[in-house]
Amino acid sequence: MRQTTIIDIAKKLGISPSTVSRALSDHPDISQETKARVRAAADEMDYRPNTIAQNLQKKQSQIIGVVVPQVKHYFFAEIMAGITDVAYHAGYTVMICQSNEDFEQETNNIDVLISHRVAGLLVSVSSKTTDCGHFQRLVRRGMPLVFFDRICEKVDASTVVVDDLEGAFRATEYLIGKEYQRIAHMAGPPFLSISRLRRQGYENAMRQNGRPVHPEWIIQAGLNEEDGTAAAEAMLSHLNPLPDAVFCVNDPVALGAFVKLKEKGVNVPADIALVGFTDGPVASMIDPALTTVRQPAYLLGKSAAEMLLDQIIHRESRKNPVHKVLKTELIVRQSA
Amino acid sequence: MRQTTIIDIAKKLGISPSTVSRALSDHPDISQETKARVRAAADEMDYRPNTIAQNLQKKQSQIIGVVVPQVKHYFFAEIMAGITDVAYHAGYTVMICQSNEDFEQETNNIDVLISHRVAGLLVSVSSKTTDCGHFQRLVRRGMPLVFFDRICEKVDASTVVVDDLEGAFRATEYLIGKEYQRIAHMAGPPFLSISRLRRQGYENAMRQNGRPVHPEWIIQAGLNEEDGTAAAEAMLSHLNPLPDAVFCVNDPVALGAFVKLKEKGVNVPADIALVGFTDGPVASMIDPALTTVRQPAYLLGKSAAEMLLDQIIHRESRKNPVHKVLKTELIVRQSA
DNA sequence: TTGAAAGCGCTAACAG
DNA sequence: CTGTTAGCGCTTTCAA
Repeated sequence: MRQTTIIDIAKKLGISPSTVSRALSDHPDISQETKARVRAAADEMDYRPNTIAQNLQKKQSQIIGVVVPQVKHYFFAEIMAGITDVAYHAGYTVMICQSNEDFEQETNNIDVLISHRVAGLLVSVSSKTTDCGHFQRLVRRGMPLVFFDRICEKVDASTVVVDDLEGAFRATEYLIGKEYQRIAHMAGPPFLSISRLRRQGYENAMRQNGRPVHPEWIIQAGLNEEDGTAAAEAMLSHLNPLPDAVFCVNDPVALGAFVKLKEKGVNVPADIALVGFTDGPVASMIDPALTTVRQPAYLLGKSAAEMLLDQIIHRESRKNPVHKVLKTELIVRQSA
Repeated sequence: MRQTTIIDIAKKLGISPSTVSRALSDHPDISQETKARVRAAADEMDYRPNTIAQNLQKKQSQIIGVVVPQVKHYFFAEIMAGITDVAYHAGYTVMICQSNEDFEQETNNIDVLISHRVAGLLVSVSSKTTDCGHFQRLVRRGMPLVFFDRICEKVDASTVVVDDLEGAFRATEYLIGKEYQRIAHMAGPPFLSISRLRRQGYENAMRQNGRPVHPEWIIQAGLNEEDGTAAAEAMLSHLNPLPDAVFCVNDPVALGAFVKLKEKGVNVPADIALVGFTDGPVASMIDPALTTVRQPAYLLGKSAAEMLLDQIIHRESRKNPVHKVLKTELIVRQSA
């Protein structure tokens, strides 16, 4: 598609390209009359600035690169909404890449984004990312970067997370307060910060309330519904006595467990109570509705984008990384 | 962030930039030895090609622009997954914009993407888009463009949709077959192709089975849960006798209605049966589980991306637009 | 097998 | 107030 350039306009008007450029960007040196003529011509010729050329010249693009595990997970989709809204209003565009929970794809994505000379990076690491060396290098070289939700603790970058530790603690304490006796935990992938913190929150709550932490009550699950289903299956066949309550690392796992328990005729919450983490759209719709820890996903995306923009704009004054922690809220419904 | 350039490598190796460029792209003219040296240096200096410069030179970017109403809607999030996967494997990156169902934002997004000289455009129009002139102009000027799901019928561009008419028809016929007597329809925004076709499918099924189409049985709703809730409220207070079955334009509306009906003590499906359209993650989790028309969202995104890529690659041979229609599947569960 | 030079579209000194 | 010129990083003829 052949596009009109500044030179086309200049030729048509019999003036120089630089004048056109200045007129278009409303430079004070240019006369009102010239500006008007240029704008009219630009309009008529359907001129659209070539961002690529502008960016090459500025040695930087107005693009924010985002790397997430999967956009189709409601939590990330909602975060994306927050990010794109903020970016849009600041005149930035968002370039999205999915790692599909794969380390290779993740590094590959980063390379692509770097090649596009993105102004900054927003990343939530895959569940298989253990080596954060490339992120560390990026940060050292001055690339604006903010981790959100799933962070690399070793990297010296800004982060936005929810208070996983406290959220998990409160959820578990709630279960303890309701006099559940055998409270289990379905845990996420071990390398992930969120998994560790939520598990820690569970353990802390147990210990601080004089409850033993039985290793067999901590069931390795994952982050998806299938993981919850599998974990529930395993729990049902291997644990005796069965737990009477389960705090799950997130909603999908809770939902997967929910389905399996229902299938096996286990009553929720009478036989086994269930608590999730996230509060996605399904949580309130199931019956009994899921008690869960609400994460402000949109706000998480919004904050991450704002922090990144701040870094991009005040790039010179290299301040220390900022760590923002958003509050969660325990939403009590009927499943526990 | 200062990045290594081809010139840096050239200087370091005491050769010319063009040789480095050729070596990096594995040009046959360059000796194996030089290639090896260049690659080693590039690696060591952490060289990443400047896509911006490459694109300026090629007068085109390897970016696919996507405009959707809202990423956080599961349906679109899943489509996005399909698009990004295909794009990724073809060496393209995806730039996402949300219109937030707003016409101004939509045109604005298009402008931004055009300015970025995207290789092509994938768009699903907002519910307020009635004027498709800008799309038509884009197509005339040769911009590769594929509409998906929500299309502009007037524009001479390729499209990928699901068979809304047939899906709606089958869903309604199913209801008729189950001997429901007063089958209503909660309709979507009138300007949208999907709304019209689903409504048409409903009406066709009614007429072809000798059922009258009562205007008061067609309730204007929208596309979101709130719309379903409001529509259910209106239905409950204004219709007498009440319908005994409702075919909803999509899952969110069905879910909104579901909640309201439950709240008002109306039994689903005994008093009023409910059918949705989409089959999102909530549908199978509610009780009674939602009978709905499954749309292959991921495939929709995948197909749209593939068609666009095809257009981009065979750009010269300007073929006629392709119109792909994907099959839906009626998923019978307990709500009807 | 390699180098020199031009040019992609735009901006920004510098000059007039 | 406007024009000239150089250059952003890369690819690609054309020469050597």
